[in-house]
Amino acid sequence: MSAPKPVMETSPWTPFEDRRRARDEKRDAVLRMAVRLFLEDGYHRTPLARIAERLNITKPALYNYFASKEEILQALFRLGDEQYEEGFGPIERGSGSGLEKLRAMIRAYAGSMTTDFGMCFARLDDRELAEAPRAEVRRAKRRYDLAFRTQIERGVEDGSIRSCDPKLAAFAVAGALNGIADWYKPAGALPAEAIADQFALQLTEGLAARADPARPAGKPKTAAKQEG
Amino acid sequence: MSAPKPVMETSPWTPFEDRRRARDEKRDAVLRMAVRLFLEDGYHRTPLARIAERLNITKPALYNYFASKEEILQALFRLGDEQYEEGFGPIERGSGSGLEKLRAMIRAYAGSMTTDFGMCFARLDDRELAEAPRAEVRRAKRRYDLAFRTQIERGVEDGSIRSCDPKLAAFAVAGALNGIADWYKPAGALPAEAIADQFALQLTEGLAARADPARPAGKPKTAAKQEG
DNA sequence: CCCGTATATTACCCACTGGTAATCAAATGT
DNA sequence: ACATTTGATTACCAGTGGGTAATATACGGG
Repeated sequence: MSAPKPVMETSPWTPFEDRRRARDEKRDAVLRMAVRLFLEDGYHRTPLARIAERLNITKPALYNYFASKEEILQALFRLGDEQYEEGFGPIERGSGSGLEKLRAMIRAYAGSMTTDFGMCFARLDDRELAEAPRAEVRRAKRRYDLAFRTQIERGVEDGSIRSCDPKLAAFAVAGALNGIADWYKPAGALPAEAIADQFALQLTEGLAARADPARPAGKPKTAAKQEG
Repeated sequence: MSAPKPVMETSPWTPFEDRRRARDEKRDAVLRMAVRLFLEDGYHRTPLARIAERLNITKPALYNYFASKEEILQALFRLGDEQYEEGFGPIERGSGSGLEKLRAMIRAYAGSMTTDFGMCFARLDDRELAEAPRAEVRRAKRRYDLAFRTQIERGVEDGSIRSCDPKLAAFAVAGALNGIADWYKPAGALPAEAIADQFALQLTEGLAARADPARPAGKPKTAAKQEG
């Protein structure tokens, strides 16, 4: 709608670039609408015509931006993957004990899970995709599972995490986090930060009260975790 | 196929009863096949004709036992619900601290989650159902969420569980458990018992090692969980 | 031996929906 | 002004799949 009018000569915003930018914005709008509807009603119960309708266009217009419905889904998975990658990369490259990195990953993952693209990565069914793109999605998912598992293994070695089956432990953590998509509502009373904080605490320190009523362990953070 | 021939007069197995029994068995066979295919391929990607084919019948024959595909799904949800109800009922009626009951519930839920009907209750999408049956499913799901939450609240009061947001805590526990359906394979290396044990421990005691190397709490099972 | 009931089959219908073809309109650039 | 390119529309096609009607077969009962 708004036409910013580049005007000046030698502007980096030549009309050609302008066109291309507008096109990308429209493509993004399709993806944002698609992810919302897919999450709300499910992939199968969301006809392309409804996505188009909500964008005030008609179904064939979508084919200017995507070759198929499946390609839209594929793009959504990729955007979701980027969400998580941005959070995980720095943590993996950083330093800290296995437990500390695991906690950081839980926070990062919870943060991504409270966004539309993050949710769709965890909630939409990759079985809709053909073999090749599906393999890509599964590789990405395995990558995060492995990231959790690796830090748990490190933690067991460096003594920050109790002895356990790291594979099962990583499944439990990832399961709790993926479940966020099933109940989180952006307008709800629970801010994403609070979710990330409690999950990071609960999944590592557990729910059970410490045996001695004195401050439990070496971590003096029983009630001081709320800050951003 | 087998015709047991009731023969005797006044037998409780009149031919009529015999017919009805055979009918119920066939109905069950449909449900068992349906749940397997729905879990494997997804509800939408499983045509009724394929369920029928795998049972060596044709699609319209299914309509002798169910009025619609949706009714099959509804029956599956109900069977799943029964799985969980059987586990939860005794625990709720029994005694124990909030923490102890929570642990028992985690074990029971994990046990149910490793069955076909239990998985379908957690994994299949209730949005396929019409308003009324869907409300029933959601009521059942809320019932289990509330059961977890109630024990967590009790535990916070009786001192067995640390202070936390019980709603969020219950979501985390349920999420980890529901996630089992995403990776559990009956033929896999992980027996259902081992999963239930580690989840009950990990979700209550956490992953972090205790600060003092002495045995942390009342549970002496720090490193005895690996056997198959 | 024949009839009625239950259960299965074949053939069919039709709604939905992803995708395409032909066409049209608007902005771009010479 | 005019041709070209881009992006949108209307009309349409075809596969898929749930559900139904008509019909055949098998079995128990009089």
